[in-house]
Amino acid sequence: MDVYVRAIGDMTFGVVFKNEMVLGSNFGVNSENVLQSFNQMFPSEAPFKSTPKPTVFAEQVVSTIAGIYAGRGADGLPPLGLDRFPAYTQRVLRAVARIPVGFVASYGGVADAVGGGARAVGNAMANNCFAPLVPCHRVVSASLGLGGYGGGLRVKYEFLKREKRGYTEPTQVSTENGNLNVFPVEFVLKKYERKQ
DNA sequence: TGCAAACCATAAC
DNA sequence: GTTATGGTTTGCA
Repeated sequence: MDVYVRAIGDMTFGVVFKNEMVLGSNFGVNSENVLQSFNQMFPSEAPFKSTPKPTVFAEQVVSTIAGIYAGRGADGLPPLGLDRFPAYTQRVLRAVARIPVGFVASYGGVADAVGGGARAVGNAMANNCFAPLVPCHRVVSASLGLGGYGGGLRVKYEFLKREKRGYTEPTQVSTENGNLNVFPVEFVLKKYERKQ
């Protein structure tokens, strides 16, 4: 298991990987921050140190993460090592990964698509080890509130602001299990700004 | 608005 | 097995 961490601009992005498979990812204000989150993800492997010589694969993954962070989205995801998670959690993560840039879904909406309940979806998000490859920041509360976020709600809000694409109508995307209702990120931003 | 009760998968005991 | 715990939701005052 290897780790690669790299600062781009004023943000640091990192990936835990093995055999061209992503086991975890995260971002933060500095490398210490990111490595620490990896230590929590894999306590038995801690403490991590960044691999001195990154593989091409790791470099690509970090670029993808940085692109998503910048609001540019990604045109494809690297293989994610979801096996170690319960089946339900995997379904949730896969469904969330389908939410396009510019749209958001509610916890309950995801639950409708994959089964289970809204709180269970929230739990899966809270344990998301693949931020922001699996865009949990695009899952919000049904009342158009922000919901929660591991990195802090401010970060979530800034994230969504960068993903504005000017959509005006709700739509839906298909997942393995069922259709997922999504709506323009502008809906959430508008409500958030009104509350200020 | 605000609060209480229902809801659902997990992890920890 | 059982319990506690959330990044929720809905209904009702």
